Amino acid sequence: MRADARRNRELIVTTAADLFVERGPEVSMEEIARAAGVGVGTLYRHFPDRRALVEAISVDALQRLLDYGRAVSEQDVSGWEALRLIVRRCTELPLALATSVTGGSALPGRAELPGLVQAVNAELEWAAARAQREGTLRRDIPAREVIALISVAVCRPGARIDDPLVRVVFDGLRATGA
Amino acid sequence: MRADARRNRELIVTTAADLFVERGPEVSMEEIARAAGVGVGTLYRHFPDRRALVEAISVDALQRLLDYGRAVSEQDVSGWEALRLIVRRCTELPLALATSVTGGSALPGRAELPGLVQAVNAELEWAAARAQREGTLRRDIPAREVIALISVAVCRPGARIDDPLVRVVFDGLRATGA
Amino acid sequence: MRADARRNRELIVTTAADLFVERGPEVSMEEIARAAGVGVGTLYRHFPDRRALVEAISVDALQRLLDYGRAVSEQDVSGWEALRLIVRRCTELPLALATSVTGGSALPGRAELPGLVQAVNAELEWAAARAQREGTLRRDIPAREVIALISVAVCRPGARIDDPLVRVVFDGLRATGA
Amino acid sequence: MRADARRNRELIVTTAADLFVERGPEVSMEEIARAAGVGVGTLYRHFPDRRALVEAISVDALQRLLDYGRAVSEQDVSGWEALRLIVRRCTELPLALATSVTGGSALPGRAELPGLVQAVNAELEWAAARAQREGTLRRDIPAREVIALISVAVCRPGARIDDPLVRVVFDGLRATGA
DNA sequence: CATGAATGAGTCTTCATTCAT
DNA sequence: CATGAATGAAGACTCATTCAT
Repeated sequence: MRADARRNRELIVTTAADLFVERGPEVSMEEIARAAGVGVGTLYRHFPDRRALVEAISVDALQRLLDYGRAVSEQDVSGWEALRLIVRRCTELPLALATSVTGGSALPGRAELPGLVQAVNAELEWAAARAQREGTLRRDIPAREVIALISVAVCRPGARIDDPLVRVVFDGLRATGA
Repeated sequence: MRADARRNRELIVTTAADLFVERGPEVSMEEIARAAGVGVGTLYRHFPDRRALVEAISVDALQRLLDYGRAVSEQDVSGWEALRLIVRRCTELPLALATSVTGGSALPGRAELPGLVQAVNAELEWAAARAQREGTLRRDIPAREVIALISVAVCRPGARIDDPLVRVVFDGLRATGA
Repeated sequence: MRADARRNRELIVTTAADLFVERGPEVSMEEIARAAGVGVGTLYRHFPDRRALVEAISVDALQRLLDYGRAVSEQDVSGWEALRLIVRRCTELPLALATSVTGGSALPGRAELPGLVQAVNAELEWAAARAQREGTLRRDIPAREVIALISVAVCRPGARIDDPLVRVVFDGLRATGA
Repeated sequence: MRADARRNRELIVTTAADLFVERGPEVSMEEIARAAGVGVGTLYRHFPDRRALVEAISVDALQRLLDYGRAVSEQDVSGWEALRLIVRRCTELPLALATSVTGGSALPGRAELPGLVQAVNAELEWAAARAQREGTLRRDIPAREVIALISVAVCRPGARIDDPLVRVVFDGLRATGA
């Protein structure tokens, strides 16, 4: 893929993500193209249809999250702190969108999405398991459920790391002895 | 209002609420009408446009919730229990929808909505305040914030009273001494 | 026909005529009914469909014009003056409407309209012919054409007897010697 | 603007004008598109809504009239003859439509219409003033009113240069000495 | 017999997608 | 290869007309 084509692709994905966040899920393809400074034709050259674009946004966001998560894991931070860091990053990415897409059925032949979701979850579960071993995270909820829970709390449009909801969720997850 | 008209109106509101919950916010008016067994014209006679219909659904749900909340308050239950009961009822009503509407600007001249939201909130705050006095609910979060928090947790599409999220929220709200 | 029914009918016809003049030809049947203070059902009881109503307005207006024209003819006024009087009356009646209807095809089985148009024309032609004999109206245009001309000048929406157009038409029709 | 787009635009404007003249102001957009041999989408790409289309027709007609009027003025014809020529051209253009539009309020930001009307009127007034100086047009009516008058006579649906109405108007405007 | 609720065909308009330039 | 014009299916909404109350 040529350098300019790659740049266009990037540009479209990030522009579209921003537009979806700012103006809801009904932005038109035309508008996305205009905001990205390209013609619709170009948009469709990169993404055969709307779903492909939305999926690309998700893949992009999940990829960034995964990169970040792995970087964090290589750092020397506690499991609990890792969870918090990753969750903060979640709120900075268009993951509400990603989630709504994940909820739907993935396009056949485009299997990146489930794999990425899997990988991100693995990263989070590992952090959660560590935190449980460290005694900071409740042990009566399986790590898998902890993650599901955090996902719900964080993958809402407009979620922020210091939302009352997110704060209380972390309080609720804190091991009672801690 | 004639008896058959009232019946149709009810029918439309409940059918539409169900459809919105099942199939998302983009169901077409035509489809709603068909599901309710009436013509589009009838739909539009009762609700001048889509927004009016959605608003009516919210008003209806909030009204039911308020009725229930007041009935609960007259019962001899603890504040904590009242909270749980009201919250359970929330999950049975299309309040995710209601909330998304409340977020938008109310239609001019149709001031029921803010009033209802107010009234429901008052009911919930009263239960929360009682629970704080009873020593079962954390006192370091103002009752008002507790409600905001619960609203966020409960007014998601598909929320259930025994969701992990809702369970953890309640755990997080429990007074540490309790 | 009962007295109240006749009164309703009258009411509807005049109300509708006013509305058509004020707000153009697209007023809805519902609105006409509301303005007349009756239900749509009543409106439809009197007029099987929209065309019938519009036709009734025309018949009504032409009938009034004919009555007036005959009254004028029985008076002792000159042909020229008669023309002016009748024309003034035209501008007070919703004849622009009437004309647009006449232009269309009359409803089968409702032959009043052509007859009335005929009768009114006859009255006008007679006045014109008298004016020609009196030497006040140009003789080089057949009376029939004079009438056609006046009709065009007068049966416009918003026509008034002292419009520049109408004034010049009368000037142009004046016998040069007069 | 691409060549094919311009061609389509032209095609739509003229087709629509014809249809409006032939079948009245209620022709559907669908029908206009079909008659022009394009899809509705194309129609709407060129004209964001019905009003814009009607306005474009008017602008188009007035522009042609203005071009013609200026060409006539550069010819060596008398004021009276210029008036007649311009008026004949009026009857060949969909100016009845144009006029009905002019009557309504112009779209904000689309100020061509008032300007064009102004320009055409200026052209006509200049011809009228010349005719008055030449002694062929009555001097007791201000040129401006003469134009208003001619406009009324000519901007009717179906007006023709040799209508009795138009003929008599010109007769009525002729200076009595001429 | 009046009323106004119900009906549904028809209108305007939008937008994902295709295709000529 | 980018562009943006063309397409038409689909949705929101209106209104003449019918029919239950």
